[in-house]
Order: sequence, then C-alpha cells, then structure tokens
Amino acid sequence: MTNQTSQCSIEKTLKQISGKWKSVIIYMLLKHPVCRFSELQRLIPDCSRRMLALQLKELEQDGLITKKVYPVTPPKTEYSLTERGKDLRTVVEGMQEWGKH
Amino acid sequence: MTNQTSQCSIEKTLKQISGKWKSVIIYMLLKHPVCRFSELQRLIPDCSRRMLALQLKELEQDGLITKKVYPVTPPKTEYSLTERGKDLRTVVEGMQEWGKH
DNA sequence: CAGCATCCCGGTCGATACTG
DNA sequence: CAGTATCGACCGGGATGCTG
Repeated sequence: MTNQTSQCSIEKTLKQISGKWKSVIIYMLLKHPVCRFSELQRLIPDCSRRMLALQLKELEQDGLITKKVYPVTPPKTEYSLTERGKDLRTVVEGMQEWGKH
Repeated sequence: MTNQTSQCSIEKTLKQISGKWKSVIIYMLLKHPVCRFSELQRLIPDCSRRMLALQLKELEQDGLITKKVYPVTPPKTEYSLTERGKDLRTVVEGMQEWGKH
C-alpha cells in the first residue's frame, strides 16, 4: 500500500472540487443541465474566461462533466454533468444551503 | 451591495472548508466529538503539526469549532464542533461517501 | 503537550493579448 | 464564440527549529 492517509476519502473529493470555481460550476450545471461556454460565463460572472476554461478542463479530465463540441463556425460547445458529477448534488447543494446560514 | 457573486453561497462555504485539512478535521470531530490536539494528530497523521494548528485556528475563527484550554502543565486543549460546525455533517459525510466511489 | 516563528518553494490565479 | 499563451504577483503549505 502506498499511502493510507487517515482512512478517509475526503481528501480525494476535496482535490476534485476545491478548485476555486469547480463547485459553483457543478452547481450551475445541476440547475442548467446543458450549458454553452458563454452561458456559464454569464452564470458565473466573477470567474474569468481563463479560469472557466481551466476549471472545465480539469472537471472533464476528472470525469465529472462532459464536453460536446459542434464543428461549426463560430464554435459551439456544450457542457453537462456525468453521472459521477451528478452524484455530487448532495455535497454541492449542502454547501449552498450551509452558505446561506 | 458590494458583490453579488453569481447569486450563490457556495464560494463562502468553500472558503471555510477548502483548507487542505479542514474538512477532514471536521469529519474527525463528527466521529470523535471531543479531541485533544494530539488525538487529532494521530487521527490525521499526514497533517503536520504546523498545519493542524493553523487549520484549527482558522476553523475556530470562523466559528466552526471551539477550543477549550485547561490551564495545566503540560498544556491540555480540547476541540469540538460548534452547532454551525455540526451543520456541515451533510456536506462532509457526502464528501466521504462520494470519495469512496 | 501544544503550539508559534522563520525560511522558502511551487502552484494558483489575475491581467492582458492572441487565435481558429 | 470558445478558447490558448504568457507573464508576474501572491500565498498556501512543507521543513525545521524554538518556547511556555
């Protein structure tokens, strides 16, 4: 065994959702199941384009969202949650509720 | 109003629990309601003493845990969750479950 | 035992500009 | 429209050593 890290899996979860905008993106995709890049920009105005692209890429690599690219001009992409991503509903909505006090 | 940040409270929650060990600490305090500093060290061996002290201090400042100091030699402290902290149960346990696959 | 002080490095993130 | 490239500032966090 390589590393038993306190017998808890929270660290792995944290790594995947603690990116500055990841949980917000997931939250938005729960409410708007299919989003274009620009829609997410509007939904999360404080997140820069660069950051949005970065976080989306990581989320995709981690298998939490899928990206569908339409080969058209101008480009069009659509993002949505995978099943794995949807499973975070409890966590993300819990965060939202808790944050409201 | 200063900043409406996408009408969602997730960012605030994230700030309070995204410290590298905060959610793990909360998780441990859910299972072991009263812990000494050294107990937390044993429960979370990958977290250095420095980091543990730091995260505990921030959690305390954010009102998620309370610290009871016994004026004895050698020093003895006990940490436990506040109500506000306990309210994170859903989130933290959700993270644990999700992390297990 | 339960911390704090210091040094320091690598990753994170904003600003800005460019591209297919 | 949906990104990528580059630069630079900031700071989270590791290593180590000291203290009441």
